[in-house]
Amino acid sequence: MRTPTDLHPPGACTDCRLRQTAGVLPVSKAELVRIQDFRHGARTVRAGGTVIAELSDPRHLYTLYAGWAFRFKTLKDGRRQILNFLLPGDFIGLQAEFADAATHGVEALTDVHLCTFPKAGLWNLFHEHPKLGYAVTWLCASEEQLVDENLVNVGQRSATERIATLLIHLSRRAQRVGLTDADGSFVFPLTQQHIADALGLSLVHTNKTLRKLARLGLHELRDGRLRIVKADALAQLADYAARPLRPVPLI
Amino acid sequence: MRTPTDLHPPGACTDCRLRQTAGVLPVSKAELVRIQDFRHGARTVRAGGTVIAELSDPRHLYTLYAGWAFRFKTLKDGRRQILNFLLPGDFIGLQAEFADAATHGVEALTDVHLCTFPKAGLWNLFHEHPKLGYAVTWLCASEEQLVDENLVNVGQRSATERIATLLIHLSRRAQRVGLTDADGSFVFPLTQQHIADALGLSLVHTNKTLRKLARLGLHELRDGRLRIVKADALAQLADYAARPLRPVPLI
DNA sequence: CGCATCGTTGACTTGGCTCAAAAAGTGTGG
DNA sequence: CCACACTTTTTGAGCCAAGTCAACGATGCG
Repeated sequence: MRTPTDLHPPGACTDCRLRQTAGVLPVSKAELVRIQDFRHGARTVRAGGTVIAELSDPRHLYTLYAGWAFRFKTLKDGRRQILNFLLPGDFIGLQAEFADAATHGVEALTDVHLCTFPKAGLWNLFHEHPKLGYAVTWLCASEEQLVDENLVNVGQRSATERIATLLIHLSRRAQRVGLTDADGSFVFPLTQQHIADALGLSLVHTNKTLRKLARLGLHELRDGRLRIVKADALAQLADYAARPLRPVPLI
Repeated sequence: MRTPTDLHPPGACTDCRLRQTAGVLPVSKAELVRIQDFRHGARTVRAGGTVIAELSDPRHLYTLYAGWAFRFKTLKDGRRQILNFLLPGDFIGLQAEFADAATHGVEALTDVHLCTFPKAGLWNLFHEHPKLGYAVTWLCASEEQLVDENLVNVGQRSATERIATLLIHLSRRAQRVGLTDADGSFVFPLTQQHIADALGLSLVHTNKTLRKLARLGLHELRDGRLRIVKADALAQLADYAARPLRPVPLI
């Protein structure tokens, strides 16, 4: 059991828990100071709460420090598409920086702790520490890759394949940021409605497909935790190419 | 009729035809020199040819100077998803810069003329001219927005809505870079197979849906040119929010 | 206990897919 | 100019994966 203090960003970036995980690129002392300087404060959003409202003009950028969230777009008639899920270390709010208003919303799946950065400071960051600007671009390109993958998933794969892909993918991302237990299980905060909205499926069909996979013993979803039981079978089902995850920069 | 020389990038970036169009942000003289310096040469790819092969490790970045192209991903069994279409001014190859290998391919729809930049020079660009690095990030974020929109389209909308959205969207993008005639028509190089692959529809259903829209008099597609006839009706069909297109940077 | 959210299941319908084949371009070489 | 091969567009017929509608359990909270 984690103590609550684990989840709040520390005052000093040098104490950042995320930076101690394996998948994060090391930064120089000077860069770390600059990041700390760019940082504005912290913010907490309750599960289900709004991090960035659709169509708003947010004043902040964020790094997700702890918890899960997702980016989404809503149509006039209420249909909602989840674009991608956000895990600790992900940078939030870049698109909005380059558009008049947020073209998508961001919502917390669990209680979420964020480091906040003033939007106006981004250009300065690029100016004074181009390397960190480069890192921001990197993060942006990575996020685009997530969306690319989700698009292939939704556009080309069957319901079964889509769900298999999503489960594997989230499991790998969770593992990367150290959210998984020894047995490979991890807290899985999505409802079936979230899965449906991310994959372009109806709620009912999502449920039936999930049950089918569970009956086949490919995964277990109990007490809000997911455990991938037969990773290889799932991967085969999904035509999932397990590319090694590269270390990423962290702002 | 354009003369062929129009289509080839000029030797000097100061003569760049694209930079004279309305939708492009102005740059300082120094920046233009820096861009020229970053530029490595030019390249032409025939219609149907490969700009970047899937899984390859491309050595170049590109700006699309003239012609149409698209980004795509292919599954093992041959299913293909078109991620987004590329029009003049679009920057190509960023994702590959931050991954081991190109996670997607880029193919020319028409004959295509590209400005080439050495991949290795990108970091220098950020370093020496942070403003241009900022512009690159901007372009990256814009492309992500394109993919976001396509994902909403594919995930949530019906076939009719998807096609209506695509037609309007491409028409607006074409207009922005000055590809449309006085009557609003423009060269439309996509086959129905391309549309199908972009929207996650079968070829047959794509054809039937297109015919339906044409019979309703919403658009005309003849001699390889598209003309949107009833833009408002199409937009309503698609729940298309016509956000004004902002000026973009050009590298 | 009552209300709300989430998961589960069955019955029925349908939008979009597959198969098949013809018609209409497009380009090439003789 | 025609013959031929190839690609692209069209159309019809039948089917199925996934959607809709409806209902019921389970769980949790004030």
